[in-house]
Amino acid sequence: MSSFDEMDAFEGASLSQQAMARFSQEKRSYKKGLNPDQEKAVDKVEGPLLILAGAGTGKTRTLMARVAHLIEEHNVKAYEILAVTFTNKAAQEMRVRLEKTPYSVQEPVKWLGTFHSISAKLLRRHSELVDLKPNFTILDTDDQIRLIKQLLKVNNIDEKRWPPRHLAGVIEDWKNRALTPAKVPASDAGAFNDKGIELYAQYQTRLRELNAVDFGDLLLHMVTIFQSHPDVLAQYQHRFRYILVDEYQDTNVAQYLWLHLLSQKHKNICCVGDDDQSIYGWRGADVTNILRFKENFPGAEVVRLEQNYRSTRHILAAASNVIRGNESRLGKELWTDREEGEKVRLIGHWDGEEEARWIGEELDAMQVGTRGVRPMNLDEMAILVRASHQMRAFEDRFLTIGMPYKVIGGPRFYERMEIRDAMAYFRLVVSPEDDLAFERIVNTPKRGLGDKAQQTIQVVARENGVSLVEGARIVVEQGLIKGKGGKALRELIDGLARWNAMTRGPRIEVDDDTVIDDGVSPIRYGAPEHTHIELAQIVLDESGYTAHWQNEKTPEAPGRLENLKELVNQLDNFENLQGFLEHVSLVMDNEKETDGAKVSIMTLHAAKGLEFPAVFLPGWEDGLFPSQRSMDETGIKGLEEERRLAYVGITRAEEVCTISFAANRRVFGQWQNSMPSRFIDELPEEHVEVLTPPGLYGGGQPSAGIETRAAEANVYNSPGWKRLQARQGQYGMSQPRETRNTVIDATAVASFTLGERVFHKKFGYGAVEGIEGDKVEVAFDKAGTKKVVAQYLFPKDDVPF
DNA sequence: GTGGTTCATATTTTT
DNA sequence: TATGAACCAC
Repeated sequence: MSSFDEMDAFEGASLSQQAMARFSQEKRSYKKGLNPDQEKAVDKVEGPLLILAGAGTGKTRTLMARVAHLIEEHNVKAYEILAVTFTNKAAQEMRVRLEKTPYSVQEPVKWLGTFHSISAKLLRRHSELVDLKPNFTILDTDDQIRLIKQLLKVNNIDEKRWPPRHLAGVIEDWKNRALTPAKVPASDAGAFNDKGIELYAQYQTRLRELNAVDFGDLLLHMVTIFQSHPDVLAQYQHRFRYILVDEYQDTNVAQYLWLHLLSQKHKNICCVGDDDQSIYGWRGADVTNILRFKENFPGAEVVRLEQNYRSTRHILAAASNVIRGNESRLGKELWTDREEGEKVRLIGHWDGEEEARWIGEELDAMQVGTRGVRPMNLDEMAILVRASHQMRAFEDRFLTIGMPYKVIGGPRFYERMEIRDAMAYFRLVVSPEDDLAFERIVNTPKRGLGDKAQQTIQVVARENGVSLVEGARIVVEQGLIKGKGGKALRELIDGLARWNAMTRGPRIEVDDDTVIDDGVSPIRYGAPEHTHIELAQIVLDESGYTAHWQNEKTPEAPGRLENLKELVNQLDNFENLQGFLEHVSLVMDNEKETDGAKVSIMTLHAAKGLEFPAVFLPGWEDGLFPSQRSMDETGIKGLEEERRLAYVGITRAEEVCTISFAANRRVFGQWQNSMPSRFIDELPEEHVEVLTPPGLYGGGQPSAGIETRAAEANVYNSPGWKRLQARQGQYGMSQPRETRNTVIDATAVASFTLGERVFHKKFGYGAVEGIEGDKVEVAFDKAGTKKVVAQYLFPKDDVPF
């Protein structure tokens, strides 16, 4: 595209002087408003560069400007840039931001993506170097576990004592450290009952046989290829003149090697990260990557971005003071020229329910404006928790008071059963040798093919050394499975063959060996008769899968059908089924657009990279946050990571940050009491305001002496707090409180008598047959006899809805 | 081969 | 408490 075209696009048809002037100004506008440090990060073009970007210091902006600068001032082609992120969300955001950067990028930066998606792209071209076919499948966690279970069975290992998940974790850890089975050090030989290494080797062999890889393999295979095929490496070293890496503190060893190898020719590697925000150590991220950047990349320059544009001074000061407690850090001091703002607010509650109730009320108050804080919309506020089980209390509370909320990062679309089933069908249609997919769907919907029938297929397939689908075909031909099951299997096999044929039109030979970039084989096919969308629908219908859910009468069935419809709709964005499968296995997120303002609830991990005017940080209790397990397992390292999590949490807040803790909390159904988090001690007093909950001791008005004193004093060593502790010991954990639940329980249990007619929301009407504590045994007219919690039962004539 | 009951178990989560 | 997996009974 010529620059005149752009001008036309920008200024309409007019080419006036004024427009020209405007154009040349716009052209450099990517640098406008950058602070000196940011500008330094943009201008340092050659050689290794580490940008230490603190929270809210305009990191993304700087990166975008850097790309624009490279392309405009240094004549770099978009395809010479490799830009790597961790999450698809980040990649997507970068893509969008690049498009918006004025006059910079005429052609899209093609090599922009996650480590995994870029590796997948590369691996499809060179798969034969690691004994894979280019159409290898990428396994999801489900498949992985199923495969490992099979291995454990073959090796006669007790799944109870040695859970498959554990082995999956061990293998993942090795892969994160770029260790192939042969390279696992002897010091790890004890892993998984001394059999870990051997099982890892077997696992890799099975993957190869299945023409499949797991997520770790995508990187590990590429590192292996780079290390053993200098010609291949040289090709990409040459191509990627400039490498950009986001969230560098989250890289693991394999990713470091991957980057290091690729950058050795031009050495133009620019990594952006913040050691203080490294919170993924538990899944293999290695902070030493960022701490030792200068040694790993000799001649590296380090630029610090320390001016924070996000938070007010009180909030920033609190965050800085907390993170200062960490020993191993590169050291940064964030500052801001923003206003002082509100102090960080701290509040203690009696228990988790009350904490949720208080936050609910506070959300309402803040929508109107309270305590000098401007009125805010619900979507400007977020609740960030340490562990997802904390979310329940909020959901319960918000449901009862009708507070609109959304949970970010919950169970995702792709993880749903029906989606995985449908995907397995698609996978099988695209690659019939996908045994794991076959296993998943042979008997879904029910075809009368149970363990025995499946074993027959397995045996036949193994004897003939073929895939399960092929084995099943032989089984059908030889009539090894009789009756209903045999007939159903024949239908399935015929169907698969038919659908597979539908993926292609007539074959066309193309003379083209120049295509290196898309890695497509020179054999092409004509247009298929059906679009892939139609094909997907055909597969789901003809396999009986749609009917399976239509016949299902459970309350979830309509939703599942809805999801399947959504899945088919999504296909519209892709050219074919293969493309879609790759997308789903790598991208797998599906955030629905929400309508209306809602308060967000999410984990601290999920909140990284986000910001909100008002942030609530509940559950700051020792053992919960910092998490006991973290400290037990990795000691001081774990504690430091928890502290970084606290830092991440506080720095999400722009204007108001509210930290809270509860004295009592129900954990696994048991009441537990706990001390306020040690991180609360690390909050600087002068930047913290201690609030008093209006109903702390069950009353309505804060009138008793305890509350007043708690408000004045420093909560963590206040008499109020100590008294709270004392009370708790005095009354014990079972101290009944006047909560909604206990009231209902009490009346409910008391009011039911044997033989009484009752109603249950889900099971309908029935008669009481027995009472045990808060559980009532009811013979339901339709659903049979069940034990249900009295709370959910109502006398026949007293149904409240 | 299916369904119901019992039993163990319990961060953070992306690709 | 609450969920999932394993096992046992039809």
